[in-house]
Amino acid sequence: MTSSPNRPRVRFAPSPTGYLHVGGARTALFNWLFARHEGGTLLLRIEDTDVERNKPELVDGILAGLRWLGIEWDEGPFFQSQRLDLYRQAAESVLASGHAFACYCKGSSYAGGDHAEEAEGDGDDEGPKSAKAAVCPCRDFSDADRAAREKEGIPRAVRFRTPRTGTTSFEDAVFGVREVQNADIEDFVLLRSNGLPTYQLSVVVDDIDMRITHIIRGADHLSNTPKQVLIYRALTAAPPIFAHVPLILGADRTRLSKRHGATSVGSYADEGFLPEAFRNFLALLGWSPGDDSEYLRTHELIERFSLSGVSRTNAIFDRAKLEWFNTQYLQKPPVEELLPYVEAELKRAAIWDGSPASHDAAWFSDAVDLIRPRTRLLTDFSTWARAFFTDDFDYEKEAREKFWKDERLQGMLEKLASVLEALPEWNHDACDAALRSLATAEGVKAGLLINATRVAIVGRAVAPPLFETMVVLGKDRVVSRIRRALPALAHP
RNA sequence: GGCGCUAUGGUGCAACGGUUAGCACGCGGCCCUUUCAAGGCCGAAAUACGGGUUCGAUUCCCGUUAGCGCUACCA
Repeated sequence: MTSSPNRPRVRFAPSPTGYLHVGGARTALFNWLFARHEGGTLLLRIEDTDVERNKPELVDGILAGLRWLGIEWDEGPFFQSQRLDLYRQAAESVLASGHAFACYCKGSSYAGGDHAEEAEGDGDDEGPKSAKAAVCPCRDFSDADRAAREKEGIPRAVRFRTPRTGTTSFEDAVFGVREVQNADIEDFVLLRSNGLPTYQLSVVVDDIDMRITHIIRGADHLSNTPKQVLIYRALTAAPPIFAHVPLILGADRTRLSKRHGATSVGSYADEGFLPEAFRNFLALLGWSPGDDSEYLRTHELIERFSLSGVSRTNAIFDRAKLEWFNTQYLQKPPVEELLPYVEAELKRAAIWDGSPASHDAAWFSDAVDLIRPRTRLLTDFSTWARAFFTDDFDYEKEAREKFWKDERLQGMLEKLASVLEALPEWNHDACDAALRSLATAEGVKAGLLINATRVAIVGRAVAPPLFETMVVLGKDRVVSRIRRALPALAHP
């Protein structure tokens, strides 16, 4: 838990105004990969200073999303709502040093006024259509001006006294050195008139207090970073290294939102995506290892992650590619890694009662291994592959129409059941030989029987190869299922 | 409106002054075949536009355009 002095300390700082969305998840992932790669520390901080939009109950969902993703934090979660004194003290300190001033403008928090318009409406020496950022008129108030307003009981906010001249610069690990004109930065609020800090203040105070060394966050914060650098200076603290990562957009190139369908991490968990597949996909959205590698298991992601590989262009979330990654993780890793996920899925679908005794471990592994080459989502195990785990399944309409057309099938499958039942050995080749010789005797192609039988024993047209399926299902089940299908065969 | 960032096939990334502009997803075709996948092979598909700089620009500079971000007493 305690990190050595020069180990990086990073943080993921979501705001509980919504669920954990893919953009936030990607930011969290980059922070986590960076921390693990560098042997550093990841902290979790909940930025809940907006009392109106903040929904405490959402915090659990965010934590659950991170856990599902396999992102573990080393410290926290810390809640900004429990550290308000710290921010007030900082605001007073900045006020005392002259880097901030008391503002008595009408704030939207209690009146709906617009500060910027008010400042412009004065039409002062700045020129008619000034391109410069708004300068608050309160910044030049005399002691008497302030005293008068205090006496009137006008709520006081604290604004930063942004320099009118000069520039502010900082270094960004992905965007390089940034420099902005101070004249383009408005006199932004540090402490609201209700005593709560704004994001700009609390984020800086906390990052200083928590000794954060690298701030890895969405590029939507790039434009506000100069303000934060100004606060660091006012607080006589050295700014950390910034690393802004490009945003993730929807297919229409606008910011990802509910309109784009599933955007919460939880919905992907529910749909049957594997966390590692999701991580692999997300990691490659805005980051590249530098070569053509695509399938990168998590330990490889950690080994290869570097801020220098982060791109500067916004990326579009491509669900098709996510699905491809999921198939990779469903099919490539050792089957043992998949078993817990399949068990959870079967349990969720009420196909498996969860008792260890209800299915033999070796058999279960074989079944999963046979099914997985055809899966795209974890839920496939409880949908089309259902018949592997329960006798309670039905015959898919399309399958019946496609493979049960021939009216001779009923008689042939009746014979097949008997032949199979009489088999002394139950294995792939024996089943294969039995079925093929029956086909020959009946004068039909083996495919006719194979396809019809597949539908009879698993209810689906799309399923694993027949003889492997027979072996996994076992003789008793295969024979009884064929016989059970006989009546239905007459009425495809 | 102002300020800023970005710009390689439909999508995600490579190429960080010199390549027939590479890989992956997706798409089309072929092979394999016991349905369907997987897999293998092949194919279509890109440097936004205009100026520079340079022997040489995807790459460096400027402009245009477009997209995105910020411009809140949201984060």
